[in-house]
Amino acid sequence: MKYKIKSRIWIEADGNILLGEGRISLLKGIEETGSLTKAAKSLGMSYKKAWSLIDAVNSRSEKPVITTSIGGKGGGGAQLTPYGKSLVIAFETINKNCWEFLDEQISKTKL
Amino acid sequence: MKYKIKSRIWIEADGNILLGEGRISLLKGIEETGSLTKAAKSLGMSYKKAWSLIDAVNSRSEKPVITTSIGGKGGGGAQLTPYGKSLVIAFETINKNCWEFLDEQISKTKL
DNA sequence: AGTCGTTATATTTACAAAGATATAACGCAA
DNA sequence: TTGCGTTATATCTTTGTAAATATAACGACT
Repeated sequence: MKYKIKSRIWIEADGNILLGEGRISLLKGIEETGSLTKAAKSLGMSYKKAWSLIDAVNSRSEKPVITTSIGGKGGGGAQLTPYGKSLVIAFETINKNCWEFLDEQISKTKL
Repeated sequence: MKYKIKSRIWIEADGNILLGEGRISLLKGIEETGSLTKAAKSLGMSYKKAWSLIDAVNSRSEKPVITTSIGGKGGGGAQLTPYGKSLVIAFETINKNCWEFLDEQISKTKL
């Protein structure tokens, strides 16, 4: 049987998207580079889109996920908070578990 | 904790989407109405889009999912094959199981 | 004071996805 | 043979989203 099952998960707060796969990638890029500009570039994403994504994340989460600073040495930067790191880990864990669950489900289904 | 987790699943064949939530809704509409036109209308979808969706489904599935006829009494129609019905049931079962699984996963995660 | 690289924001442009419209073909029934 | 409601298909238009462009503000450091 050549069918494959795929999925996308996301977390909502008050009906608005808080985190999805794209935002998680962005958060990880920020963690690695310390810069929103660099993270966006590494993902082939425009700065504007990256900024609007992290703005949405910060405004909808219970606690700050990313902190930013303008000016100063290096021009400024962006950092992932400990809360943000825990969100990334939780999301990726659940996502991986979901994939495994679905593979198991499709394998026990005869089509 | 006010976060909710959501998901969408789909089935691929050779890297192309075979079935997703929208296509499943369309198949169910065809099963109920016996007509592609009526099914599309009931979903607020254009006939063209509905046709291209079922064309993709039929061309990618291992066995026919929908049969159509032109002309004749009532002008023609579309019917879901037994294989198509089994696909709908399998998809909806797995989808429901996935939702339950994810709710369980998020509930045991402390954010 | 001036430079630098960044965050923050508005405005314009481009493009792809969706929708609207038109038309042909089909086969049963009156 | 004409009408009807459907499937099937092409073409044009619209629209919503993504991308590109431009500009301002900021603060450390030289």
